[in-house]
Amino acid sequence: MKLNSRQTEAVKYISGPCLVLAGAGSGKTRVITNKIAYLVQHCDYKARNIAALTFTNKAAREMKERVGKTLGKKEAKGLMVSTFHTLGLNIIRREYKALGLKANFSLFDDQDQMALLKELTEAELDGDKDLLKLLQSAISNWKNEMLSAAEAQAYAQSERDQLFAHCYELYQRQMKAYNALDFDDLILLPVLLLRDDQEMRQRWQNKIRYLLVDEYQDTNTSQYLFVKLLVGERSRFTVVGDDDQSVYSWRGAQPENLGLLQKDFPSLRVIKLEQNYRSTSRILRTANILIANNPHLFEKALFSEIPDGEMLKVITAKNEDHEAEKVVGELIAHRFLNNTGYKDYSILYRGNHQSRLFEKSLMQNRIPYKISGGTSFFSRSEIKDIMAYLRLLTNLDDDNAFLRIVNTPRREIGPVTLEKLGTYANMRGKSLFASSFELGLEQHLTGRGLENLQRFTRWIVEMSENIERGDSVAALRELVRDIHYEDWLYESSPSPKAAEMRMKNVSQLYSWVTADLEGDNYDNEVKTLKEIVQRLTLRDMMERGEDDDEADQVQLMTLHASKGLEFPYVYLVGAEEGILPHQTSVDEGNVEEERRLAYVGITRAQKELTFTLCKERRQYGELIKPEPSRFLYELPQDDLHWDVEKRPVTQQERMQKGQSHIANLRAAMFKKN
DNA sequence: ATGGTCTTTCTTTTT
DNA sequence: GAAAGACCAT
Repeated sequence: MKLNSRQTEAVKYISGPCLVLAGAGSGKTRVITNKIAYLVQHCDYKARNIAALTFTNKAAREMKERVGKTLGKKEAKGLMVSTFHTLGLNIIRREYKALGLKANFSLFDDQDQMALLKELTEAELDGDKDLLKLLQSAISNWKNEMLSAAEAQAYAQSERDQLFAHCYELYQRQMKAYNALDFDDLILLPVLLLRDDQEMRQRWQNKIRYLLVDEYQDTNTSQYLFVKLLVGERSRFTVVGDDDQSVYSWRGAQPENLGLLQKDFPSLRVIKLEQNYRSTSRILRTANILIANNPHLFEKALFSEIPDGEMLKVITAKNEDHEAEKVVGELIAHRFLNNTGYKDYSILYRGNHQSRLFEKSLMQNRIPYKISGGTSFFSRSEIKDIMAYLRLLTNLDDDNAFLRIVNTPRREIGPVTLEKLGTYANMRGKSLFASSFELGLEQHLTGRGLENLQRFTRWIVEMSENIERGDSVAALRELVRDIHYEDWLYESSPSPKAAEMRMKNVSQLYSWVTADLEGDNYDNEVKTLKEIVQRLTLRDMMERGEDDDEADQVQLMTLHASKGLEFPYVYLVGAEEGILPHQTSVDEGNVEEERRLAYVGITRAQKELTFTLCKERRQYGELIKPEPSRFLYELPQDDLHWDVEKRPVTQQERMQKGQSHIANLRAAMFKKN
């Protein structure tokens, strides 16, 4: 397919900063990949001087693949397509000395972070889960706003902020002692480095001569700074985004960054992609009318040349079981009549918990399905265990990893022993591992405890020496054998079947790691265990084409997870007040983001779109009678076919709906102040 | 240390 | 009302 004139303009404009406002389905990925190819083939850029940033590893992988197809292996060599965090990690790995880090730092994911915070703030927060969550996000927000612990303390207004800022400081100190970094550090540290060190800035600006950013509306403050520092005065960059698809503000994303760009780069060229190649005109018209209820930074008018096609449908169900049955029944009939594949259908919902009934119904009807999201591979306990072993072996000071596996499988090292070791380590200001060798420890810890502990740490030393010495693959094989992990799984799992599953996961992880150690991976690079562990913590598992995207399965996912995807037939379920818009968003007066979420859902559909809702729903144990989502009333009713007479017939009724909407907003505002 | 019962929670989530 | 997590008793 040829690029249209707007897309061509976006690809060929390379002499200055460029913002591409890419509506849903307007071919933004095509623009990015074509632009990279254009830079290399027609503008004398070397691939190794071009970087493209995304938010997810999946997006990065896909983009890499697509560029690879147009460019060929040789021309694409050295091209940097990665997430913000991976680029940050790479910079840190190269400049760790300037940052005052040791080479073998650990990466903490948010669970590690939470575990550490919990332990650190026993005195302050007394294990209060809500407060801990708040603290975690407060620290994350501070880091994203580039504030150090000292600055946070200085700015802290409330007593709680004071306390949190104090915990932030404790946390930073402990992370330093562990020689560990969290995800936010992966952006924060490079930004500080580039900001304060001119030579460093020049070096990286010289390396990255053209920068492209996908999903720009999802950037937060530090990520935007990162972009600004990387492009520098030269300002050779293209960012692609759509403010109507900003659904991550609760995670610190600042869609205002789209507007800021114009202020910071007055010569910014703004190019709008308004032709949609995905959906029927009817679906698109519906989406446009819905989103017109939101304020806009940039006006755009999406259009499609695909004919109207089927009406949009609204199906009303008695209750949520009925809803699932209706959707699945409908799906079966539709597939039969249209001779389509299961993978052409997707069921989208607001919250993960909604998936259960659909899953059940699909299973009963023997329909293959795939749920994205839920518990990820890396939060499975067996994977976390093995990862902890690997992390400890690459950074002996990583106390979190140490604690996770010191008694897994059982080594008869119980809480009492660890408690004593912990206090001693604290006293000496050393890591748990290091302390276990100190002579002074024997005054606190004797007999079996000490013996078991030292047997373990000596074994760790031996293992890490084996790895240092070279044959990591053999060393790893030895590790899994030594700890009898398989036996432990069979012992600790509820059923042999579960144990088998878990062992399969371990083998999967193991084969990824060994493939990378031997350079038998997608980029044919031999990696060190340290690098591999860091990348795995970032969830960047280098899957090689074994994606089961091809499998013929109905796709189930949250609206958030559906962003960027498309399906011929979409069921948007739970279109009710309280669910979409979610009640908490209504209470907070943040219906706009919910509307964008509905917009994202609608614009996933290529051919047909069906909303479903329930008259009754069980929620928190009690029966409620939800109203149809206000968004349904905002849609053009002429394009909508309700299965029951639920639509507001008169203009008056419509007004009433709108009014109550405004009244709700007002009530929420009132509540807030 | 393990297993059972009681209590709590019930939006979205990547890195 | 169900599932996960905390807590207590063994």
